[in-house]
Amino acid sequence: MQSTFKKLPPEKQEKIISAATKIFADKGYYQANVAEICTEAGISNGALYKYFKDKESLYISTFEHGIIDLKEKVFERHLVGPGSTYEKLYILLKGIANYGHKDRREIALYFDLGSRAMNKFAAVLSVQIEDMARNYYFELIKEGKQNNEIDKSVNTEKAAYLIDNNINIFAFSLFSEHYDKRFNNYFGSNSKKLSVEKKIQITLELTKKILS
Amino acid sequence: MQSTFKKLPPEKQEKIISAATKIFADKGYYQANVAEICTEAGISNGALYKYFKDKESLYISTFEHGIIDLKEKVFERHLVGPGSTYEKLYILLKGIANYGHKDRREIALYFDLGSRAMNKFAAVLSVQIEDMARNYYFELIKEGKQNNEIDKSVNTEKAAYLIDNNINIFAFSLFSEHYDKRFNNYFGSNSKKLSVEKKIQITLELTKKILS
Amino acid sequence: MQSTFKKLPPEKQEKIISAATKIFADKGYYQANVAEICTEAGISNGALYKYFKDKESLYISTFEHGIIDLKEKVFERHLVGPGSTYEKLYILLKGIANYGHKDRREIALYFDLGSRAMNKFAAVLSVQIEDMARNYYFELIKEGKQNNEIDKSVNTEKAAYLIDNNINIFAFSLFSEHYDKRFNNYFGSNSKKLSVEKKIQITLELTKKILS
Amino acid sequence: MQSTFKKLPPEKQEKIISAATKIFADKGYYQANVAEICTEAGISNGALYKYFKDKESLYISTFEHGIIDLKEKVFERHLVGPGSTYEKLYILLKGIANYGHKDRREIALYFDLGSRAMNKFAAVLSVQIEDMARNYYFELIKEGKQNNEIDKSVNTEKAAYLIDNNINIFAFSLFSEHYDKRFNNYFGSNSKKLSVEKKIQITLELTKKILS
DNA sequence: AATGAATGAGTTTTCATTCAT
DNA sequence: AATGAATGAAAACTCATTCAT
Repeated sequence: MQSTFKKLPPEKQEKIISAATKIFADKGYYQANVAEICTEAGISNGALYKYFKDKESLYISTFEHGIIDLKEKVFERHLVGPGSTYEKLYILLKGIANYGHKDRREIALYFDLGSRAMNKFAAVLSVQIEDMARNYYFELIKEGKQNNEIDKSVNTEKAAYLIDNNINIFAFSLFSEHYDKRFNNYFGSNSKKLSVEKKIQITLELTKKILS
Repeated sequence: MQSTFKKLPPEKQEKIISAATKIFADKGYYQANVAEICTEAGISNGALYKYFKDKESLYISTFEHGIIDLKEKVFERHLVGPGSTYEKLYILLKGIANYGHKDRREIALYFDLGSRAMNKFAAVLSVQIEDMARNYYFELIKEGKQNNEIDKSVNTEKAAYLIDNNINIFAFSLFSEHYDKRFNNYFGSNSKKLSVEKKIQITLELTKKILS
Repeated sequence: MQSTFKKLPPEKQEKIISAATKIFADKGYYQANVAEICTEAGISNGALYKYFKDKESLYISTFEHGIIDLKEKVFERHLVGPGSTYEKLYILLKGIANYGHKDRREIALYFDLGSRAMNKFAAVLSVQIEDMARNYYFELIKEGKQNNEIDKSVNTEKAAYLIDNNINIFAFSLFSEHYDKRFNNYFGSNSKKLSVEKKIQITLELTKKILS
Repeated sequence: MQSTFKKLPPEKQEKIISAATKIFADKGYYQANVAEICTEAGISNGALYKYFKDKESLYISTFEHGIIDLKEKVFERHLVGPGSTYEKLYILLKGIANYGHKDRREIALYFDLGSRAMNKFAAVLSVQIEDMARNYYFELIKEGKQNNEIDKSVNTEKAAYLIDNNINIFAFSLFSEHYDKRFNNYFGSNSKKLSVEKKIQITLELTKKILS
């Protein structure tokens, strides 16, 4: 099935996946309407079912595309090269915030994977995304230790996990009312919402605390 | 509308909310079937619409009930009284794990609130649940400082936030395939899944790290 | 599921089954349109799915109703009581011809069961209808032998089978262009179609031949 | 339209008709999928619509090809030449059973023509197939009378019709669950299905009975 | 001549909500 | 107050046919 899809001109593929990302992220898997995705992508209903076996298969492809995208545009871009651990983390957080200017939809997609209703997708998708993130944080911490920026006594697994939690929840706050309110509840004032830049600063400080 | 509901015998109220919690948590808000909730609750379809204006209103009441329940059965039960900070945290984690061992459904409900598709509910529900948790952690840290268990230089907001993230994600791992896999990906081995007790131990150690 | 259906007023049940019989017989199972059946029956789409689990289940109920109907209105009515074997057979053929004045639709339903595409229904439905017919013919032949109308040397199974084939194909010719043409091809003239009464006469003669 | 088809190399024609026969026979006309036929035939969707105006036209050609095939491979092969009436009938029945042992698909095609949903095709197709069969049986009976194997008092039309019914229903039992069950219901035991050879023997005996 | 991607109307089934009893 | 039958819009998916290449 996907073979037909892969034969399409890249811009068309991109348009379809982008439409699917938008609708799935905004409405959630079950509420997302296949016909709406088609309209958004500018293709007919029938065409979509030539490219993908069914809604599930479209969702999985969309999600996997999101992982690759996130990896290429956010993680890989900032991992390699010089710069201190915290500079890199700052760039990562900026990357997350800017990435998916179309409302950080890949992250919304990622968040939904955690829900009980999506357990059936977790088997296929969880490992892919988690491996990528974990490897990145391990590498970062290893480098930091080599450069004497991070104390060698720090336990890599624990630190990586805490940082990942922390960054995830920062990312969630970019699209989720709930996580945004929660962030404000801890660090903001009622009257004024925290800016993204401020959230990044706080997240960075929290990460420093974890790594200290 | 809810006035009619509140006039019902408490056991009947309980039965309805319990049925709604089960179905909403298992399937998610949109996939949850009102008729199924009625059957589970042993009432007629028509009756439900006498008690609640619509599905949204039922959901909000169910969620709010979950918050109160969580507060009474988990937080308040372990906050008051003697015991060291870590003893209390251990009891709290045990409480979360055992609470609703009928599948930790209130937590699944809470998780789903974070999804973009649920943004419209966040306005009403987020604050309620977050205030409760934050207050609890503030109190715990304050006490810890008084008892000299926690260093006075620790920033209360940051520590509370990190602990909350950490405990939330532990809680998610109790019902979500994705968060369970993620936990195992960091701390487990491929062959054997981490037991709940082991997860509690790890979470406690992570919390200690945060508070040090 | 059917329990809801059985609770309906008998006239309404009748109307639904009658509508289903009509559409299934006219179009065949796969071409039959559930929405059209609903319109014909004067009920909503949703209602039908309260009464029957799905299209298959509606079909099976419709078919089984047809068997009972055929049994009561055609077979049982003419089996009991006095009369010679051929008088009874004549009445049976008349019964088949008149029965289902609404175009002998139950018979069309029965015919379709023979098609390869309907093999999956045969397991449930074949035995029911065949047992009824076979028992009837066995009884008829037994009586005929007792009354010395049929020679005792006649093999009951073979005779019953041939009669059944013969009567089936007469019945098919009442609704099927193909079997009507075939009948005319053997016994009619090109210019004028055989009347039903003439077909009955021929079928009766053929049966006599079989039983001689 | 068919002119284009007739210009194709015979093997390609054969492959297309063979694919269509398979799919039409297995699924029935309405359930048969044009795209599936194309895949099976190894041609493109577009090509098929160059050769045939539409699905109906393809069906008619397929059916007509089936008639010719049946005539050549089954009827004509066994009609001419020496041999007693019953030897010829035995060979005919063996021929039907072996013919298209790739599932006796032409016969399934022929059966479906009897359904009410196919009435619109009967006008074109019925006569063709019925004439062939009737002529064959007439010839056989005539020869039999000449050879004094069949009593001259036997009515040719009636006997031919009964034999045709009988042989048709034997043929149906080769692919139809329903007619197979029916056959077993009369002549078999519950535990063991009748073999094809046994069915042939019974059909032959029934034919003898008809001709006696 | 041949391809095979694209179309879009049509089909079965679900489900929140209403309302007569 | 309570019931539960009824509604009908909506949603996923199919498929004969067309047409640009």
